[in-house]
Amino acid sequence: MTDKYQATSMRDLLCGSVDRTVIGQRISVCGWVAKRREHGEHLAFLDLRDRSGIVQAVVDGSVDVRSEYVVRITGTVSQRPEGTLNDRLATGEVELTDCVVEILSAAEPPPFQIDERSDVDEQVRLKYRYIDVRREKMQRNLRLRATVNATLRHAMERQGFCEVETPLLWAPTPEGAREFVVPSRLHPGEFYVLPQSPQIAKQLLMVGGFDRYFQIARCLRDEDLRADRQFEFTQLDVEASFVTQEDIFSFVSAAVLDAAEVATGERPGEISTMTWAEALDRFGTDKPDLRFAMDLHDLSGAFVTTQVKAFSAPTVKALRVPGGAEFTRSRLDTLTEHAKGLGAKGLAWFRITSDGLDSPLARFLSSDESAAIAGVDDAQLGDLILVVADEYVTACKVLGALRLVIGAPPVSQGPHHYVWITEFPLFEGVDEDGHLVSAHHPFTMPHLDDLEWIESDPLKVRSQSYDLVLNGWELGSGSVRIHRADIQSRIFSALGISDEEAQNRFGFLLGAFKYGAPPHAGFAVGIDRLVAIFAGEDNIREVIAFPKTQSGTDLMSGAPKNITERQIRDLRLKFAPKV
RNA sequence: GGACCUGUGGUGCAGCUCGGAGUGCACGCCGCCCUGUCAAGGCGGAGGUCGCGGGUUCAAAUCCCGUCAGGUCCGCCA
Repeated sequence: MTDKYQATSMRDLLCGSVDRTVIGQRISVCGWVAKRREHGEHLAFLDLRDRSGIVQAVVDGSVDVRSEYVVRITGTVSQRPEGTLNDRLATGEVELTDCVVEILSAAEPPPFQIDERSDVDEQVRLKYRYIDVRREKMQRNLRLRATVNATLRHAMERQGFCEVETPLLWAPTPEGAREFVVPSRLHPGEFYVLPQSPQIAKQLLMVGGFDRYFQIARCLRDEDLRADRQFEFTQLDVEASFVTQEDIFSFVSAAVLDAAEVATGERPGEISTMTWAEALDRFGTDKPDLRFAMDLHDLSGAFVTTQVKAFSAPTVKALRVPGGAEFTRSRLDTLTEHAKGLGAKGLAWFRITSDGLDSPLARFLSSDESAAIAGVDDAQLGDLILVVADEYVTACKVLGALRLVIGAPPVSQGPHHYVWITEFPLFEGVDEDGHLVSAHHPFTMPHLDDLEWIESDPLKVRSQSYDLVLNGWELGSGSVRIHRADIQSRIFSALGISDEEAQNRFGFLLGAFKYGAPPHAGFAVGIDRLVAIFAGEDNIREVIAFPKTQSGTDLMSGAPKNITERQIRDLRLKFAPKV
């Protein structure tokens, strides 16, 4: 149990913990002046703020302190006079009287107000992040993150996992995400890279006999940033030996559900599973948001012999929008543009009215086709049916995206709905050179029932890889790894990676596997995203102390910046002219 | 690499469609008044390269072109 008062040589308790239980005591508190309310020469109220909250001090008006001055106030905790209690303040029953105010640091007025009411542009917040994080919301978010970290760590230790730190300076493995590169001073012309994840390191630890490893690990990827993606992010990285997929689900579920319970006060039920194929078919995505229904429905059967050109496609899928018949024409046009932007040839819409289907296409449909559309998902009067006819995957993905645009509640609303997505395809397609591309990474174990198709029908091969999805966000992914040399070499061969190339890229891992590789599997949970959802934030920057902008700059430090001539010389770098 | 949105005193916004004096609102800041406030109140005041550059025009915050910065998304993220 943490010391409630957090006393130090300079203070006796935190501002927010000054309450009735200490009435009558002479105490000192330290903090920032949140607000000053003057009433003439001999009365003023100071609101003193620290990370725990605010307490009111009654002081002589002659004290010259301004907003954000850092002060130490020594006063007597007193019951507030009748009629002056403030029930909006946790400390509103008491106040400090007979105060002595020591100015520890004067302060200029801050560039923006530190209260929850003012909505400040993120550009300004990021430039003065050290002021921004004084705000209650940022304090809450970053402390929530610390609590989640501690809970995850404790859950892994409880399950017998050993935390091992792995290097930040690692060897390039040109595969997957673009790596950040670090030039070597002692070996000019050669480079380290910062790890995209500790993937290979943790597999080596399995060979090394650490049969339950975890790490709260920083990962770095030099890819474009998004609301849910920064250059550097933090994962609960997990790997275990002599396990199956189900064991991994059990370990990771325990940790994530512990964190959820601590963060939300409520322990979610057991996490359900859904295959990748089902997720795509029902929700048009591999990361379904299950907070709301609106499943996709397949109408292909009703349109096999259609005369309507727009519906002559391998797949015809439909989405029912409850109450959507009142969408305006311009809203429907916007949705149509959105669908086209995602690769659809068009978007057909049908309003369910008392006079039947209302749509520009309605008069072209056969009665069977009309009936199929009107019957989608038990459609009711006032609903809207959206239809996309295309290749299967396109039809699913386009309607899946529209489903989110139309139906998804804000991040901060609705229940937390976790789901494991299983049986991803092993290969996600073919690159320009005609080589297969791994969906996860080349060490992912194929589904044992599908081994026979690796050569004959590789795109049909399912893998033993899996994602954890929360409210439409991919929280993390993992897989059972290949520990058998014969299977690994068939996979490399399917990927068009020669023995020589495999040795060159992953030689030290493959070499290690010769010396006794246990069957193993792992997972990594994105902590930034997890905490963001717990905090009700739709942007991970809100749970990161010092995040970068979308263009990868740090508005506070000015990074990235030039280095000195001396540094350039030491590293023996030279620069190509700008193109 | 691409699409879209935003940029106006310290902060947040309005003004921009239909060009006419840096016009307005709220907060903050500074000064004065005020002995129970807590989004304190009253009076007064300071504070501007309308992101930047170019163009159109008698005249540009406003229209056009370019550019920079921030954001959302597509591509990218094994």
